[in-house]
Amino acid sequence: MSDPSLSQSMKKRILHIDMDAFFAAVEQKRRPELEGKPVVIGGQGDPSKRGVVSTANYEARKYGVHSAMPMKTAYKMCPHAVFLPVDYEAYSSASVKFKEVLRNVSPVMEDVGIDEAYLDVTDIPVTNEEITGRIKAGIKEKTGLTCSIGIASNKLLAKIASDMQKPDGVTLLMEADVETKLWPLPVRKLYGIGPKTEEHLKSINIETIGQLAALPLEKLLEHFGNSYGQYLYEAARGIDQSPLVTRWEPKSFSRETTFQEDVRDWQVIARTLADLSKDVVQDLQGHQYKARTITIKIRFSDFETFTRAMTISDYTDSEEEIRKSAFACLKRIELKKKVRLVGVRASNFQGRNKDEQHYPEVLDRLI
DNA sequence: TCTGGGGTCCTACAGCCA
DNA sequence: TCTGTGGCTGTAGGACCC
Repeated sequence: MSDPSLSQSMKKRILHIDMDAFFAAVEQKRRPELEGKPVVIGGQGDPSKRGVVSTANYEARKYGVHSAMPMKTAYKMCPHAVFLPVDYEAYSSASVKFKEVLRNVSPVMEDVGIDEAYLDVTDIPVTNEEITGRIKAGIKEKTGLTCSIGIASNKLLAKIASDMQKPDGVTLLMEADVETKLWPLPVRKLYGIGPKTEEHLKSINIETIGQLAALPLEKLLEHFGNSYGQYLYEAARGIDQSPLVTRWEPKSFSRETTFQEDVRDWQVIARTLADLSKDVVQDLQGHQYKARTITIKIRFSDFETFTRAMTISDYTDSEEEIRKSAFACLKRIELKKKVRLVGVRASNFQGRNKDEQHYPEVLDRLI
């Protein structure tokens, strides 16, 4: 265990690197004819079908298109945009390249999805200008793409900083800047505040991070519970002591699918559940995990969503056992409405290396 | 009217057991 | 024998992230 007084007194230097309109940028790089055109990527690339926008480039954003928006709505807002399907293989390959660049700068990296990462550069003895210049040049060389970088003493502030000057920016956010640069921002800019919390805060006349910071802790605990209330209290002050997570083990594998048209035929639902179970089993076997808890999810046409779970006595990666458990869960839901979505999840794992102790790389360097 | 997919974490509650 | 309590585990739902 590290000495907490030591870690508190040590000022960290954390970077948050965020690729600019990543999926769209990869597509534009390999298809130069898209240059200057609005590009929307999502679902099957067909705006007449069900799906949401994964990424819109900056030209499309000018028309109000943004990620998580239904493809049909995006089409209404920008019918002349180029609509493309998501090509995860292409984006993953670009992602591997950009993360290689980061790992060459510092081994202490936290992967955050396909297009972002945190990098701890506290121990790298070069200036911010040098280090961000090296990262930007490296990423440009290996992928042809640009990124935005935030620099701060913790992950929370670094992430906010990287969003301040997009695209292709570098922003330093010091703790001393919290009042002038963080507090005027809307609460939604804080990591962990989504649409529900934003609405809740608005109902008590809190719209900016500064107004949130002015609330006493007791009031936050009263409104949001102990854990989240405490988090909001600290986050509004730019306080975040969470470490970079350099090693990660999955806790569940799941597959779900939304039907193109809502389904009433239970045989179609059962067949889909069997197919999804098969995919989940492939994930378990591929990663050498066994699970004890199987959960299914059913979403009806009116968006009402139910989950049913069962925990079996032994860990398993058997397709038959997992399919049977999924069907047993399905029996516990009354299918009285058309079904929109079906999902299967396996969790409660017996790990591959339960008795093997992992140390983060950062400790390897210190020992 | 529209609202994906794959994850994590948290809370509340119920049942069991010492 | 009955009741209360607290911990643990499982279940269901919700919020959030990319």
